[in-house]
Amino acid sequence: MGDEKALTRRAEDFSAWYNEVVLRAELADYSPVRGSMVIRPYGYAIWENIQRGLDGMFKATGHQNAYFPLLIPQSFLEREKEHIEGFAPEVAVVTHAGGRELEEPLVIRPTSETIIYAMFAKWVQSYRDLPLLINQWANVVRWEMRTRLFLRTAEFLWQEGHTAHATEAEAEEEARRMLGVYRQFMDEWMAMPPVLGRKTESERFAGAVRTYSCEALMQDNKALQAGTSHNLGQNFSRQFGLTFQSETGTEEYAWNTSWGVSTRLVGGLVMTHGDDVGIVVPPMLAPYQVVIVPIYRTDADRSVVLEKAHRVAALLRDEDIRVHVDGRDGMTPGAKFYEWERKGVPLRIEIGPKDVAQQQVVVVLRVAHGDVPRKESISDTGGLVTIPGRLHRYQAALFQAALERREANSHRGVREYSKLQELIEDTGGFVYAGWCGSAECERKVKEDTKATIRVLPFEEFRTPEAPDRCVVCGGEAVEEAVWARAY
RNA sequence: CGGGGCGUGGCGCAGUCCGGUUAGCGCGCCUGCUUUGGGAGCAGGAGGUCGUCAGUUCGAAUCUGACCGCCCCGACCA
Repeated sequence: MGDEKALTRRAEDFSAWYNEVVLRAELADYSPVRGSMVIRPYGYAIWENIQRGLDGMFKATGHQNAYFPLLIPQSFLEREKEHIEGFAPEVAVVTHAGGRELEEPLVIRPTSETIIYAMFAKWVQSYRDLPLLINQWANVVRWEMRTRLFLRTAEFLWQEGHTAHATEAEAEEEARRMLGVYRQFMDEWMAMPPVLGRKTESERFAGAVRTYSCEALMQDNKALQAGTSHNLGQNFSRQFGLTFQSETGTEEYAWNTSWGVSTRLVGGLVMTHGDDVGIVVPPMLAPYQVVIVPIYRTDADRSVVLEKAHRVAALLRDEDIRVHVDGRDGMTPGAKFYEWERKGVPLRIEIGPKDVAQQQVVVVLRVAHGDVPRKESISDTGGLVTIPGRLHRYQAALFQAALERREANSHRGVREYSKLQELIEDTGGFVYAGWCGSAECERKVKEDTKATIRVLPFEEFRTPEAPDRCVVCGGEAVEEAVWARAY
């Protein structure tokens, strides 16, 4: 790969394209440990921006960060029956430490419900202690059979929110609120508009009463579960003795929620916006929103061009734009253009002797949308102030393009099973159709097409005319379902 | 775990079928000069126990056996 200049095209082999793009944009690299990856500085910078955005939103909704241990007593995991059944196959266990066998094995957290609710039980006595709204940024380990950079790795980074409430209604409200926070983040920061809804029983989180999900549609028309939020009911509070004394003096079990997004979002970003040149990063998440490439021939040109480049950079920094001057010598401008395009930088500014003489700069967008020219010259005086607006419009255009792609690949009102099969096999995308609510019909579709019900969509995503028949068995439809193959 | 592919300088590969003595090529890297508005050119240079172990042979990157690892496709999952 290293030297081959052209990337595999998406249409040719999407999966090969994805791997090449991730490696060549220097987002991540394979590590010596099977199934785990190294997140490189450029990829980590994107993750840091994701963290920054979400963290602000969590705090604005009243949550606080804390940190719980990586190692959990095995017995904790085993207390909630469904939970251990769901996670047992993929849990890594520490059996030895300090040179001898441990009395009780410790599991490396695949998720932290058990240890967190055990601690909540110590901290909560009264209804006055509720709600307890905690988030943690952490790593977790799930020993998956098959791994893919960012999308599924043995160890990954995420955030997991865990809350305790006095009433069922409050917990339900919280679970839905945080799903909404995810949606807002995916729309506004990632320009990756998801479809929201509830998971079916078979796709529900192990130990939850209800699971809600944000499902995004990738460019290969496969769905990506981008964020989930769970109403845990009292399943964990009962197992860990998380009780409180109510206003009327009775002892009650608390109601819990948990919700999370992971470094998988970076993979979603790649597969939502990337093209045959490389990744495309929305300005809100871009490590560099603007990269300035100086162009010069002589030493005299070099000093005046670099001087201007740094002056422009300083000006943009005053506007809170993340800007980088690529002053590397011995690399031609063309090579720099390709590199930053591969890395998805939203806006490039070229400054050469001509631009110094004419008091202008050349601005080039990573991707042109609509009538906006990809490349234009703008003046030093009136032009540079337009850059924040240009980035803003670019962000909006990426969102619009992703939304249009999602809708163009959403097939509504599918009534015949053969049509559903044909759509899944041939074109992919989200297939909206009626469902009778039976696990058998769900399983049949999975066996026949590998597609699953991604969500039972919330009202705003539903087709105006509700389906009356189950697309599989023809029985009465109780809900509209969104089917797709998924990552 | 089933199927497929692959382990050779930092990266990508050729050489392996048909063993033969200095193991090649491209990219990258280092030095110098010329270059620089879409992946620069020339010259010189550094860098390799050919995945591991055992065997066959006068001789193994090449043949045999075992093992290890990685990637891709599937079943399971954020």
